[in-house]
Amino acid sequence: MYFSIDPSNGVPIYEQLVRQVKFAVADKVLVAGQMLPSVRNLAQELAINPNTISKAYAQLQTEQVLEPLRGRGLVVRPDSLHRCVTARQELLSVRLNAVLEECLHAGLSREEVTSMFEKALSALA
Amino acid sequence: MYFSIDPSNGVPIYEQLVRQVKFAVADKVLVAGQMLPSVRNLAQELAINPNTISKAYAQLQTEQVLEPLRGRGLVVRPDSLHRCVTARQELLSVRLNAVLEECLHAGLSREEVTSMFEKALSALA
Amino acid sequence: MYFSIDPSNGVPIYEQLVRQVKFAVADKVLVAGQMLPSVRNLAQELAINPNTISKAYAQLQTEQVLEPLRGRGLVVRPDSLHRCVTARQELLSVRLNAVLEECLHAGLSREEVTSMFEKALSALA
Amino acid sequence: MYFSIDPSNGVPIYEQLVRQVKFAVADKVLVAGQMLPSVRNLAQELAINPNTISKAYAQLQTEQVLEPLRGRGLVVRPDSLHRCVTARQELLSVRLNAVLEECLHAGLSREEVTSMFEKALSALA
DNA sequence: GTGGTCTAGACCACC
DNA sequence: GTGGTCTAGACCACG
Repeated sequence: MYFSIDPSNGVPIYEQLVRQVKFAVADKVLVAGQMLPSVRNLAQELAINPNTISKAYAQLQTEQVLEPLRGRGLVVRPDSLHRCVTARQELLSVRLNAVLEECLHAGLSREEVTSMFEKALSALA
Repeated sequence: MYFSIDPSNGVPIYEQLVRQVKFAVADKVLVAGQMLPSVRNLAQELAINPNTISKAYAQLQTEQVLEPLRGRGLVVRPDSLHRCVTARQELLSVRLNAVLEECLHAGLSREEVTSMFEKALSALA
Repeated sequence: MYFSIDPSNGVPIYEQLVRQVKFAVADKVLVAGQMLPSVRNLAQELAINPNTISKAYAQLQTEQVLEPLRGRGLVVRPDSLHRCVTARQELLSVRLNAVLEECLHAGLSREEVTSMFEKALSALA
Repeated sequence: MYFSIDPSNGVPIYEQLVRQVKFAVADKVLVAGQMLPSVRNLAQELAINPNTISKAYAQLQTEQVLEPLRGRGLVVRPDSLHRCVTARQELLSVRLNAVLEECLHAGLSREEVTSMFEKALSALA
């Protein structure tokens, strides 16, 4: 349940966090009711600004992945597993779509795209 | 050889331009030695600031796609076709790879990924 | 880590900056991970426009000398020392070569060139 | 006595021309009294703007390398050979000085510079 | 606070 | 006419 952050890779840090929490839930590394590290602790551990943690946690609450436990901290919502799994699926599907659209828009034929896809997939042993 | 810019796209205007010029070269819409529209003309045509065009053209020079003819304008470098074609291929291939890797890492099976791919591709009319 | 700029030098200000940063890295005046002055601070200190600093910093990023820490500033890349040292060496070596080649092509003998070199070097106190 | 121009190498075309004429005189490819190609002819031959030829010829006149022959064209001045030879010498000396100064200013030791020089000179077979 | 992008307008050398 | 550089000032996302 430890997160790895790269502050110089273009993707906003808070987004990296949001994504990692969601994936941890989908992978059942974080389970319903489990408590998350406090903003302060996590900020210190990752050596990043507490505001950034807060922003990520806030977004995870609005996306109904986490919920506050009155005055004690944030926990994984019991109904979030399914949400995270499907959200991840959908997210990936959207991104795949975007890449394919760009391929076609760039002048590649369907055959070229398919061959590229097969090569890429088989390369991922 | 006409470019379409979406200024409210997230992607910086100058990058959209760079990308479109490269793709135009890869598609032989722009051929070796061909002159590009002048900074001022293109700026007026696209209704954006000349500096933005300049920035794109500057980047295309550092990427060896264009070269200056002193006092006359910018032309496509004779050796840039190959560079642009492979650059495009590689750019798209890298992005496709990233998405696929994420799919597998997210727990999808190869079959699921392939089905997702086929659905997405056939959905793009 | 202080830079000296000559705005009436023919050489663009942003290039003077790029060069001085690279040389500072090569001389270990700037070390890996060290933060650079902020665009605004440096602009004020050198009494030049922030955009000009930005341009220099941007080029240093594309040349892989600096990397951004999102929202915090720019730091020297850990692997840039070697790059800067060899780049400096090569830059100077190329220019020296060009001059020597021109000397020989201009009809000077090796002895004349060597004598010219020695005279010039000893004249630089 | 034919000139080679590269319109995309950074050096202004008219300067390339001036330099080549001077060197041709220094090398006795152009001798005293010899007539130069007309602006029109040379412009056509090199496929560059006549204004550029004019600018170069004008500069060569102010530098006392060429002189007009009333209504007939421009010829090499009888006293320009010595001038061109020494001018070339001096030009090269100045440039050598500049490079060496930069080497020292860049933190190289005199020994390093000397070794670089010897390597460069011996490499020019 | 940080850098990144864009606009506006000026000036330059070169052709 | 061309691109290149610089200034000035605005707005943005990010931490």
